Amino acid sequence: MKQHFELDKAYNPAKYEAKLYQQWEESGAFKPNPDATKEPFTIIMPPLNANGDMHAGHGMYVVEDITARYRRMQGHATLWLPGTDHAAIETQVVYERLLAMQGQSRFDLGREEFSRQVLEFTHKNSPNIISQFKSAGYSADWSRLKFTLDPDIVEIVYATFKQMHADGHIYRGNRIVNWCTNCRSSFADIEVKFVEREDALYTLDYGPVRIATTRPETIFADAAVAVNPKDDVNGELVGETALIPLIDRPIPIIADEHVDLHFGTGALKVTPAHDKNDYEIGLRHRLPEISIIDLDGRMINVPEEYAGLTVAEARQAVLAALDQTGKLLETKPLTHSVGYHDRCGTVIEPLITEQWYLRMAELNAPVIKAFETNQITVYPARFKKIAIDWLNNEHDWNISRQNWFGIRMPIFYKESNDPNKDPYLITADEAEAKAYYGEGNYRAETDVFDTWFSSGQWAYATLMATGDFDRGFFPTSAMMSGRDILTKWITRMTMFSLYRTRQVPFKDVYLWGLVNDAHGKKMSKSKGNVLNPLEVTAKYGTDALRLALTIGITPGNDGSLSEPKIEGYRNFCNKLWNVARFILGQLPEAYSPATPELHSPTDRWIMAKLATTITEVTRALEDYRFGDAGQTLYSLLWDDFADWYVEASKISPNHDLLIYGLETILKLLHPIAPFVTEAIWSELPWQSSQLIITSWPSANKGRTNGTEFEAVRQTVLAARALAAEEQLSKPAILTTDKTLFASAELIQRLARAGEVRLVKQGSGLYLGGEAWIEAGDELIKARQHRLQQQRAEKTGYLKSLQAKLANERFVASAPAAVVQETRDRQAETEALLERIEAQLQSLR
RNA sequence: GGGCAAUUAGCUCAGUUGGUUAGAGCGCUUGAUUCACAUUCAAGAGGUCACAGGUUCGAGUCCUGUAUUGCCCACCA
Repeated sequence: MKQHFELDKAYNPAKYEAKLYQQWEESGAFKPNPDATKEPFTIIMPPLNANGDMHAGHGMYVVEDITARYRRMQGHATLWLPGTDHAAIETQVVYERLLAMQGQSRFDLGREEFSRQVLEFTHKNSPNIISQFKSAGYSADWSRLKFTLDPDIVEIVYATFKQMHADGHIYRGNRIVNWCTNCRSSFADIEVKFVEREDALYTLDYGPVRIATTRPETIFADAAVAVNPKDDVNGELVGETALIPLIDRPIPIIADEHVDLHFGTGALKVTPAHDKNDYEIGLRHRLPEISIIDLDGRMINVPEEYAGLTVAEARQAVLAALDQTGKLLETKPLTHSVGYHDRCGTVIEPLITEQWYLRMAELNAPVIKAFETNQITVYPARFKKIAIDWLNNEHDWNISRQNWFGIRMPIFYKESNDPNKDPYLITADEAEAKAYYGEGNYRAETDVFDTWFSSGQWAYATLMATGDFDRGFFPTSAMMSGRDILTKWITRMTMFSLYRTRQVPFKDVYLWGLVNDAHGKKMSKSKGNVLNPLEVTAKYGTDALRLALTIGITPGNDGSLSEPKIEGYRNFCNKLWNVARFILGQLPEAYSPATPELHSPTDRWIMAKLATTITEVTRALEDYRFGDAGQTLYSLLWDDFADWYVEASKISPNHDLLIYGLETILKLLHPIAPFVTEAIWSELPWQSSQLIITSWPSANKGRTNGTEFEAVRQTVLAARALAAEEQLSKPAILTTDKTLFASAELIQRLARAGEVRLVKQGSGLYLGGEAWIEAGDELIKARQHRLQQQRAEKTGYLKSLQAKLANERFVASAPAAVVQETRDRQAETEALLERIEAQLQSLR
């Protein structure tokens, strides 16, 4: 006998995944279809760290793939545009660690050579994460891959900078910044991570006043002592002069609201050049800004014995001297937060440097409006408020960095004394600078842009670079990312886009949360609870991971991932595989499918289920409720299609409908589980094209009534339960209902009954509806307590229904449908109680 | 200090505008079968929906407060 379908006994992902992905990509399926009938649908992928590895969090990109695949099947010209990120300081830190292992630092190489090497390193690494993303099945158009340092991207970034400068949005300022002495660069507040630390709070003698500080080494930079004007004790000292110990420099005692009456001594030493709040106080009181820490974190402008010491060394030395001179009055422990650079872990040193700033208030105004007026819809909606709050409070943005790896700012500075020349020139073209200033009279800026300044332009820069911007792919349809970059990226992309294109960059924003471990705890290397996506997909298949990250995870909330969970979805994929294997094995030789006809109650039932599912899944995907879509399909395949329809079909198979059901499920499930669905599809001999490009099913044809089979199902369920409880083998089922009896063979098989008989009057153990299980008095008596239990339960329920209906206010104010439903349930329960009562009577 | 989440079965989580007797997966118990699938099938146990008030005919769902956990922002001399 010839086996015309030869599917493996179990689904073997490894056999198909790489091959299918290659087929998809080579066939051009990931490119926007030029013949698409619907308008373009665009998703820009948040750029991947070119030097990174795929981690569990990247698994959440699956929602972008689901959306892209769904829109593609819907007939939209779909573009999912991928990109890689040079990840500026992050990469620089990584590379410097590599250099350090060879006993080198970036200073040994120099700026040019170092940047060249890091770029080379990045180009060498980037294929790694791309291939990992491909193995996840992500259907991005890799032919359009953009890199954040691509010349065409940089050109666009430069143009924006120049235009913003011309429009007066950019200025240069000498202000206090977050300085990393290790990276030798300034950083934004957002890049500073505060960590609680145990330190000491020292009380120092400042002459007439005592101050408390954690940073005694900065006393040389003090410009004043501040007290709260409401301070009864210290307040009287305002106007007097305090004396800095060790150097005996007199400084004024001033009043400022910022000072906390109850902290320390109630008096604050004000160090404008090395503390953010002190800087603000300094501005309010026009205090001098005395810098005593240089860009390397060493002491300058201090007495000789401290000069050149590191901050930590200076602290100890100053403390010793203070102690010796009796100026150190008290030392007590203090837990407070200290800012660290989030990339390299060095303590942030606030100090004053010259940087470039972007004036945010004006630029953000249209962004706030765009969110407020729902030009951008945020999923979930609560993040809209967070974005608006952030935008309302954003300070001017320091966009210059002193890292070496990044996009150099296109500025040249005047090096001559020519009063007719501007102090700087904005251009990327050195020839222009030379022409303007003359040979030798200018110097190039060495600062680079904050990486968010360039990646903030990603949404349009990528599309402009690929030429898709003018082909209708902008504004993009959806921006989907982790919620952690809502403020630093999504709001800024919106700002840049509104500035440069006068359009919002995307219509929808979808945010996902963290992927946590099996117990909802954050994954971290130190906890050892990290799940490597590449390892688990090798073990269980990519679709299993995708399903695990789709079902049971809700927008914006953290989800948990564990191997047992993934294993469960591996089983689901295998279930689908075996359903297909079984159906295909049933088909006659040279079968080709025709439009299915509905022959039986079972056919009508599954048809109705399929129609409902198509509607529900479509609606869920439209609303970005991926979990609901997945859950619905999981249940349809396993609980309805496999457990009932396929089982029922073993009596008399309706091949066309089995195939229609299978194909419909494959289509609906394809966006979430692309591999197993395409693998099965590829085994269907009558299908010549790929599943990825078939059209999304429509529910129009399936409006049928499934109630007839539903009665069969209820009977079977009741019979199984009873048989299991009483350990009945092949019981006889009796029915008075001819319609039900028409499905006798089916009931017999599904309920594993010995026989199904049509009777005039029911007897035995009641199953509900018009069905009984034949039973002798002994068994019935044995179940008497169960009946009584059931009677009590149902009586209670009936009472609650009756009470509800007796309540005039319920009947008056509840919707008619709800009232009617309650009435129906009351009638049903009454009927059921009658049966139970009758059965109990018969036992007397 | 300000804000946002979460709190539902042993575990991890759903629960769409308030409306059946609150669901799923895993785990557990019992049973089955080797005929698509033991990565299987069937049955079952298991929840006063964190707590206290309130609104409503009706609350897991809305309001107020409390507690616990997590996250974000600001501050911390």
